[in-house]
Amino acid sequence: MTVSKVTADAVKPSRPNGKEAVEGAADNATLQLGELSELLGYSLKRAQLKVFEDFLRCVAPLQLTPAQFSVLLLLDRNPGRNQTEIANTLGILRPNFVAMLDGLESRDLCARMRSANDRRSHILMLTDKGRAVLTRAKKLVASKHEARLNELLGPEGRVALLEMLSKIAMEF
Amino acid sequence: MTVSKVTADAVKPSRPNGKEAVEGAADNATLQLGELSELLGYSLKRAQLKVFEDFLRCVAPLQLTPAQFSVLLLLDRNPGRNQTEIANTLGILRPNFVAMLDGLESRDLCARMRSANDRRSHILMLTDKGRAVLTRAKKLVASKHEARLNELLGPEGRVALLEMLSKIAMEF
DNA sequence: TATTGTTATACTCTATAACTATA
DNA sequence: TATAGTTATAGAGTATAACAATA
Repeated sequence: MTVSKVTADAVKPSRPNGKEAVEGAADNATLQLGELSELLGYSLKRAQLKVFEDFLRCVAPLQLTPAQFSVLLLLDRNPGRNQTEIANTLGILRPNFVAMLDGLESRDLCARMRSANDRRSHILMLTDKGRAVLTRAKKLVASKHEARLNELLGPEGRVALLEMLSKIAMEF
Repeated sequence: MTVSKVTADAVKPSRPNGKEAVEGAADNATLQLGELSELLGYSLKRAQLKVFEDFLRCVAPLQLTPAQFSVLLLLDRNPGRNQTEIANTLGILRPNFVAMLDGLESRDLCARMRSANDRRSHILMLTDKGRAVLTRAKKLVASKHEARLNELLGPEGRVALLEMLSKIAMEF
């Protein structure tokens, strides 16, 4: 703290009397976001947090995070793939994917098995329980989570949003 | 690992010969995202990472993160506020805001001063250098970062996207 | 008693280097 | 030598409890 030690009165509008100034408008009211509300990244981040939060709520009975759900979905769609392939596709670093798989495997949702061709790699597959949980999760996501977003944005809005986000994710 | 120990050959389509199967189409090709590409939260997250990454690149000469930029913006727009008010508005927890402010203050971008009214609170303000850096940052963000998004989405697309994201952030 | 700033702490994510076993 | 899975580790980001100063 080497900054000039001006007293706060130089900044704070003096209001020694009671409740609220009239002309001052918003004093102890809500803060002004200013240019922040025009910053795409800011709204993007806040929206993402809200959506993930709701995802967790909706899928809470199955105890799945968005990341775990995405792994199960990918395993279901891409049988016979190894850890590196799945992790790369999801943008997860291989070292970090190990603990994640340990968690899913310990809950008997998926399984690793040594490839017969290349004994270095682990082929990943869903277990029967994993498939069952995935099916239930998909239903919860569709009927509760995505349905709520649909309600807020309208079907057209939701599709338009998804398209633009995908475009950013892939081309930006 | 209590799962049935089937050999991987049961899963992997046998292709003992050379390069690529014809009818198999995508074998060692790109993985199928499947329902993942319909999951709003997934694209939201991937897009957010891309946008933050680009923000950091564009504003790299000033060494500001998105979070730091948002603090500077907010201080500029809301002089005379204390740490709790600024932190709450940005969704930052007060304990975590301390180190963040320490960083900005040590670079002489902002300053805390004890309030004359309530000697518990620290009134926050930008320093002259903070204002100068903010001005330069805003220019970089507008001319490089947001301009690039504008190019990708079109002006109307960008506005539509911003509106929907704000709606989610505030009403979801 | 309640609030502001703070410290300490813990837990999750993310990122990099290096080891092992296989190729 | 190169690659797949793994370990160890370090750094952000985020969360909660508790303390000192002040109200």
